Amino acid sequence: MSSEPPRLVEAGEAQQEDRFADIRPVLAGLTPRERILVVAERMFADEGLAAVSVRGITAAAQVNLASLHYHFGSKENLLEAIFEARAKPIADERMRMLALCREEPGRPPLLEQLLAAFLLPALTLGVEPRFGGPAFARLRARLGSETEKVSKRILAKAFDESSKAFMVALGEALPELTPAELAWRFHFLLGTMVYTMAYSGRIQSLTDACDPSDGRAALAHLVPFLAAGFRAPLVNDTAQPPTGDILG
Amino acid sequence: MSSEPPRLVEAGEAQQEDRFADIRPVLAGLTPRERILVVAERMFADEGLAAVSVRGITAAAQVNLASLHYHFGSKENLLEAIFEARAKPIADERMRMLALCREEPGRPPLLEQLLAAFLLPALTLGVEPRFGGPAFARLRARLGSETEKVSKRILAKAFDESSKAFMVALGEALPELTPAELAWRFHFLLGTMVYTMAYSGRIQSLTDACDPSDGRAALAHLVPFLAAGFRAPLVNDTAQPPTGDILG
DNA sequence: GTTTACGGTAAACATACGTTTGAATACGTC
DNA sequence: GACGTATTCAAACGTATGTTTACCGTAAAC
Repeated sequence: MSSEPPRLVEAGEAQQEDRFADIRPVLAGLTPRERILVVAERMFADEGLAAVSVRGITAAAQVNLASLHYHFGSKENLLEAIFEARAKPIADERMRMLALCREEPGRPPLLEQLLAAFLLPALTLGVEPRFGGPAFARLRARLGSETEKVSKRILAKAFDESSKAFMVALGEALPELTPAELAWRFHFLLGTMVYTMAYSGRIQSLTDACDPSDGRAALAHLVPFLAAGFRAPLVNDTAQPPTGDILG
Repeated sequence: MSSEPPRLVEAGEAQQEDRFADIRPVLAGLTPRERILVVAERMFADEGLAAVSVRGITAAAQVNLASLHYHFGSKENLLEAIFEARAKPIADERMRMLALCREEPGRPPLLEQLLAAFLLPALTLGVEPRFGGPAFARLRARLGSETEKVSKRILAKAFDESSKAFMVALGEALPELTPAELAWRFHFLLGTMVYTMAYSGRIQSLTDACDPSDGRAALAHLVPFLAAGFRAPLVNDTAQPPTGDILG
């Protein structure tokens, strides 16, 4: 949208409140390549892939315009580099915790354990403020509605393996669920997770009683909620709501 | 990204498989203004606000480039026009169904009734294929991660009132929940809803056992799942997962 | 018959975009 | 000090963007 009046600030732009003020000291000690990664992650997370320009990134990272392409080849490759650097540790941590769950005496592992093992890495691992804070969480959530062809591939590559492993484990923990029902509920699990990772916003418009940006608090509330949902009786056994007339 | 090779197809472009083939007949009977609305809704939903150009919209809608600005003033206004036209009926339908729930003999209304009343309009109302299919659902979900300042305002304006009313009703149906716990669980409810509305994709990468694009099926699985989650015991009463050591 | 208002059209405008170029600089190695 | 590689830089390229302009057709109103 270029409907804004032309920027009148050309010389003496002193009022531009640096978005990266909180990590400027850290940024200064980084190589240009690393600075691009950190700054771009946050900008992509805040505004979306398409809304951020290469010029905006390089300006904020205080590097030359061309060095982005020198180091990463293209804007899209930069996104992939960011994502893989962050996603791999999350997926690895998930698998590690899944193995841990399986070693526990009680087999199959408790539902709550599995849910926490799946959610904890995503909700807390990327939250180290010196690495850009919860930016990666928002970025991952945003990727779910990005240009599709790129993001689908990136997401699948990063998370399919661990997600499938957890679906198997959840199926073992809940043998009474049909595969279809399990898939639905895993889908809902992903929804709550991604929404929590993404937002910390919409719910604030309704109430200030909870703060989804606090990963640990979110986990503490999510696990019992989801566990109860996963243990819910099968749909066929459930009384249909009195709204069926509208459905039919 | 302009790295693609230049389009060599200038004359005789016959191979461009019309994305709107399914609704072309309907489109033909519409005024240019309406054609823009329908086409833009689907394009925004499929590719995101930023990824769709005014030229792309007007070409697909088979109207002149300038008529978009003639009728809507700007690309952003067009988004708002689309959204308001769709969101108002959804919010109204929600309120109507909430009132219906309240008239039932059993007071306070059943949890399942409330959930269905809240979810049904969003999951099924915009699904009439002749109006662009489930495009609006995806658009709403996408708006959750769009340029923020625009989308936050639009979403709040459209849905805050009905969402707040439902939070009150849910609190009455679940008097043992604290306000904070209620807010968290409503947040999770929104997550499952938006994710279901948005995706019909990521879960397919993991399994083909469920199809979230089927609004009625989604509702049938969502309501029992969420009802159980809302009825879960309060977090303090729940055994903490054995991963507390990692939490610190 | 002229006016008025409205919708449609082609062309242009100004700017922003991702990317490339070729020269300049830094830097470790011999 | 000189060489070769790796990086940074200012400038430009080509194209795509949202928006505006000025003109044309139609049809009801006066």
